[in-house]
Amino acid sequence: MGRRYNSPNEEGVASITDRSSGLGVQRKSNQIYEAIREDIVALRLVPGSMIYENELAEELRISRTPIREAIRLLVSEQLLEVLPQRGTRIAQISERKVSETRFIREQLELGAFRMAARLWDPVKHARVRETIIQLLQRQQEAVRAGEIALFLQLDEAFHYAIMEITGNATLLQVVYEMRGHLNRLRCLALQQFHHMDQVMEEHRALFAAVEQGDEALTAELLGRHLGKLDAELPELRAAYPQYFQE
Amino acid sequence: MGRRYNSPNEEGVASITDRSSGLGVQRKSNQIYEAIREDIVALRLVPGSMIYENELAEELRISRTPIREAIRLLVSEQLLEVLPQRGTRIAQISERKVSETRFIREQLELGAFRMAARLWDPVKHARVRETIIQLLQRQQEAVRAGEIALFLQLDEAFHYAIMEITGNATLLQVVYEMRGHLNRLRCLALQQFHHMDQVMEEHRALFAAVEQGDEALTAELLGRHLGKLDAELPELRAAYPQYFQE
DNA sequence: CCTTCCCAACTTGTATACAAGTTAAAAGTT
DNA sequence: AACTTTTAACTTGTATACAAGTTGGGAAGG
Repeated sequence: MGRRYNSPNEEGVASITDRSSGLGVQRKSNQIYEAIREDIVALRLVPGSMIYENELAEELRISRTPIREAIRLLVSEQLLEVLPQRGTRIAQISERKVSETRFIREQLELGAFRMAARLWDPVKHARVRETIIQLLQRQQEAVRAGEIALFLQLDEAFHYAIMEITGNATLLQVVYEMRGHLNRLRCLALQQFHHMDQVMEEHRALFAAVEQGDEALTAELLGRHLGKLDAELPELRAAYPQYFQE
Repeated sequence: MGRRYNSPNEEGVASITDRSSGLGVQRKSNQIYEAIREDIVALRLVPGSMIYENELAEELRISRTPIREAIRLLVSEQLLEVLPQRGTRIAQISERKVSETRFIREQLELGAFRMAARLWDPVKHARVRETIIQLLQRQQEAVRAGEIALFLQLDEAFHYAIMEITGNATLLQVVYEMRGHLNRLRCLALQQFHHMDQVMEEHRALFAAVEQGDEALTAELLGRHLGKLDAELPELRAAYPQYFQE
């Protein structure tokens, strides 16, 4: 392991999730949930390796109870796998799961982006426009600095910013869950192919299509943008076989 | 409350969920999760009413620990709402949540049904065909007997049977979660409008379109089939205001 | 040396004890 | 009578204790 979980969500990019009821106090288990999830999705926890409730409890100086709650949530997302009386395993990257979640993400993002293009109003969404342009700038800086993790977070933020136009919070939540199974692969892809510049171009084109209200173009660009992962997968699997399942 | 949870899943219609890791022993918390969920979704637990961990623990003769785990999962689905130090509330029906989950369900089912129509092979899916025909027959019997709860379960099973053709288990899981927020409304709709015969007709036509591999027709029929709920909502809200939020 | 068996050291699952916060009714005050 | 304060009975949140199952290494036997 070798990492403290003291300051979760320190990166300064707003998180969509908040699986707490939204109301009242931030419970310990929710902080732990986010911290562990982030470590899994960013590949800081090695797929296939084990974690143990006692170990985490000691490290965080709290009891097992809140840790167990966080683990159960991650199990329900299939990012963790509890082996009774043996420990808890970081899920390996599953080709099946990747293709299943990619399909879902594509269906939902296509629907949301189309709706966003349809709803786009230059006056009403002036602030949104500013936010997105700023995100693209920050992302460009991340490219220059070669910061993959930050790049990915801003990538996510870009997609959410556009989908937020639809006002469908549940859709964002579902896409967020699906992304949990895709981002690990994207981490590897960025390390392997260094194609961040191309992604940037696609984002700019996508945003332009939304701004112009061109629903068909938006859908086409997004389909291509999301489809890339399929072509990359075989090479990644060959390069990092130990992370994969089956 | 006034209901025992001794024999969960007694209805004989296979459940899709299994939020346990799939492996090994069925944990207590998973049985409780399913039992409570089913009670919420079938409106046996009144929206807006409270439940208490102690009460459930006493009733089921177990400790609070597994009950808490089940509750946390249902909170993450937004079917329950924990008010710290006050109790746990059965979520009311939220018009916003209904429209959000309906959009997601529509996007995903449309994609899955289209793919099913594309993949359909009379030889390869002979057994699936039998299963679906049998489901339709049992559903017709449920109509005759006026059993709304059973009708709804078979309705669900029909949709899943077709989507299973795609082999996308995660998609089924997501649709299952979305349905949690829609089924309560459908319960009310069936009580109010008694239009089960019409639903049956739509199912038969849908299946025929899939069998013929007619992707466009399938999509059109499904869109109409799922769209009904929107038209019904205002009247239902007027008839059962106490179940609704906002 | 190899195989078998047993057991101690781990794990998670469950129950229970305690901490902390909310609430509403009773008691006290004006 | 009306208002304020207190308090006891609840709730969930967290920590801890115990139960039950898995595992790997060493003792015992061949």
